[in-house]
Amino acid sequence: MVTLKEVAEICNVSATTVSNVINGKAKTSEETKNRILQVIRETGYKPNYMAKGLRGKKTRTVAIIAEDIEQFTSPTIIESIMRSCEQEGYRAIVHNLRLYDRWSDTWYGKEEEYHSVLDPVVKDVLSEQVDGVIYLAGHSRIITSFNEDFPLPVVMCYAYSNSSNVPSVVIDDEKGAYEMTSYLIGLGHERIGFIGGRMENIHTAKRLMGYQRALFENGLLYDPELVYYGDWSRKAGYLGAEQIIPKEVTAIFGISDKMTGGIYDYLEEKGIAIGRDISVVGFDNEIIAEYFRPQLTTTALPLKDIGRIAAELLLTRLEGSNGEEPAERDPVVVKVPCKLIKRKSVVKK
Amino acid sequence: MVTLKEVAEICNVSATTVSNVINGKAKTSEETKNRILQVIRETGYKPNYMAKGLRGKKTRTVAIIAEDIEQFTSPTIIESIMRSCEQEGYRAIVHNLRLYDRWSDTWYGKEEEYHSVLDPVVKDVLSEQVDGVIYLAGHSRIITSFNEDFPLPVVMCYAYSNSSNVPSVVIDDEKGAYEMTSYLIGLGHERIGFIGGRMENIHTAKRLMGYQRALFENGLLYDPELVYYGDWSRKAGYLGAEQIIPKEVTAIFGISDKMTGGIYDYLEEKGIAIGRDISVVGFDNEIIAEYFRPQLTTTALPLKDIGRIAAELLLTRLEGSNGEEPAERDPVVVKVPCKLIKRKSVVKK
DNA sequence: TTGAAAGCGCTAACAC
DNA sequence: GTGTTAGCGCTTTCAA
Repeated sequence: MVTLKEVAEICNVSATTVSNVINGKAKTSEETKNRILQVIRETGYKPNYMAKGLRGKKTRTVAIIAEDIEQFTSPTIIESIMRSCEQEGYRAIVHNLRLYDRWSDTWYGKEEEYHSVLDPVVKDVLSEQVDGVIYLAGHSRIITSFNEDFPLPVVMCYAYSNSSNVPSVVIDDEKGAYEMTSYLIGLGHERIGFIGGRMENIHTAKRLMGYQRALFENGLLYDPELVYYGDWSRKAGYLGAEQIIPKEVTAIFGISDKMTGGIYDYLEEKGIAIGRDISVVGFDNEIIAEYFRPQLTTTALPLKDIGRIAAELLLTRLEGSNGEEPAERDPVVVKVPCKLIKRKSVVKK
Repeated sequence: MVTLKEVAEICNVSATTVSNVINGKAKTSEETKNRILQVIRETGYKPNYMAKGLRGKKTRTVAIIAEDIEQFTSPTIIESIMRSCEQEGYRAIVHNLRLYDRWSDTWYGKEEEYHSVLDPVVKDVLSEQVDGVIYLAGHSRIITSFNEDFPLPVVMCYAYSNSSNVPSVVIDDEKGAYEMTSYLIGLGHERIGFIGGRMENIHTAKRLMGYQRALFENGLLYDPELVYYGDWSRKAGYLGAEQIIPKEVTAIFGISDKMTGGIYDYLEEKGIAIGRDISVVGFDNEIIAEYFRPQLTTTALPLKDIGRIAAELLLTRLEGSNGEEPAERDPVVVKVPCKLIKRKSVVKK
């Protein structure tokens, strides 16, 4: 690889001048500028990233720390972040914690194990001289890993931060569930089953709130008998349906498409026709939803938007505070709305 | 961040000594060594990645250049590469070309557009001082982007390289299709439809070869009437089924699960019961396959293996050739076997 | 408008 | 064993 110095020699100018031309710093005569640009093009010169990062402060690089790149929400968000970064002339580099690969679901609450993985990565990130960090959670919860004096701007993606200067970008679970439930109610349904994840899970809690609010606003009584807490698995959907169907519901709301697959399993087994005898809706709009029979009415996650907004939030901070201490501000939570996708699994009652 | 120099000062030794201790280079007295290690622990010192890369030759970093991180095969392969790298003390950083995001499928053959994206990334990679590169294709084809004198070791993943020193790690399409077809034949099927992607597509060509070989080895005549070339879409599966069903097949082999979804659509429309009146099989073992009704018999892609093998291939080269020119060798193609997943969409004839 | 010199954090060669 | 020196490729004063 040709270096700046070499370019300078070829042009019979100093390294400084070449540097100036590249970065548009000092004024340079049109003539030398053109000559230098010309040589740069000819030689295919590319500034050495390492050297640049070593000396200067800004690398125009942001680090994405993803908890699980294999989680279905991650690739789309990452790609969206990268696209936004590219537009602003930043690059994004991805670190993957592989939490699930290491411990399946068993690491929850095990702070020690979690930190044994996160801390080295954070150190890496710091030593890479990135300008900022986007932390991409695999599922929603409160993440306390970045406290007030973390030396870099951080944006939390798909989870909530507890820190006043780490904004969070999350899906609007409550509203998503509210809209879905309202849709069902608008179609005449009054007894609507709800199959959630674990009770303490944030997605579950918020979506249940939305469900309740829709009920309430329509003068419908909330019946705890109609809600089932599962573990997000297909099996849980089956079990939930088994428990709820006898309660004479006319619709069931499974808060993940995968669980809803289990609801389908049960209903099919019992010969109850979805989209005719009963209405079933999901959440996530995973690819599988389109392949259900009948195709599943569900709620699409705004993954692209989340990535874009997170990137914008971070880049704004980076551009704004040129090295200065970021202004202390209130915690920011951006709730990104979901989108109801109407397909064939719902009937008017 | 505390620097090596600072650690040295605290310990009253030279920077060199600290460097030696960290890298286990020269001999150091137990005493100073322990003292230094102690201070490193206390201060949380972490070598600056940039400085290291700038001076030394090896960064213990490999770059993954992915064509499309959103492609369903990519995340698993990437995660697998990362896991293997981690085991050997390497880190992997991901670059995403976002080919599909930019141009959908329209960039094929448009070398110019492709290079307008690839070339800057390659330059980036070079300037990052990585030790090697894994190129992860979105789908199989021959990739000519890395010629003999590319300055870094490269491994091609999920596609074929044309260069004698760039090994390729690909799925064994031919064998996968052969085994599936043999399975069907073993169950008594003799007229088996085949729904492929575009004729010139490598996956299609190889899988068709496997299909033919199975037919041939069982003394069955290959009937071109039973094969349909589509475009990988669900719709193509539908169209293919529409064309092939009248030819009195007893089984249909769709070479992607998504296309097979279209086969299901058609069959359902016609009231033909899959897994009873007819057998249907897919390829890919995407998540959707489990949610088909009946659940789809298909062929699982060895994505984890591909990632692992690619990483091993690259790391072996890196460890072997310490900077020396890699030995010129014959092109290596590693074909990784797929796995037949038996579910409910097939019946004995 | 341009250049010389210093230095970012680290490692390598060579002395002591 | 340990320290000195030089330098990786670049940016940044500051002087010319």
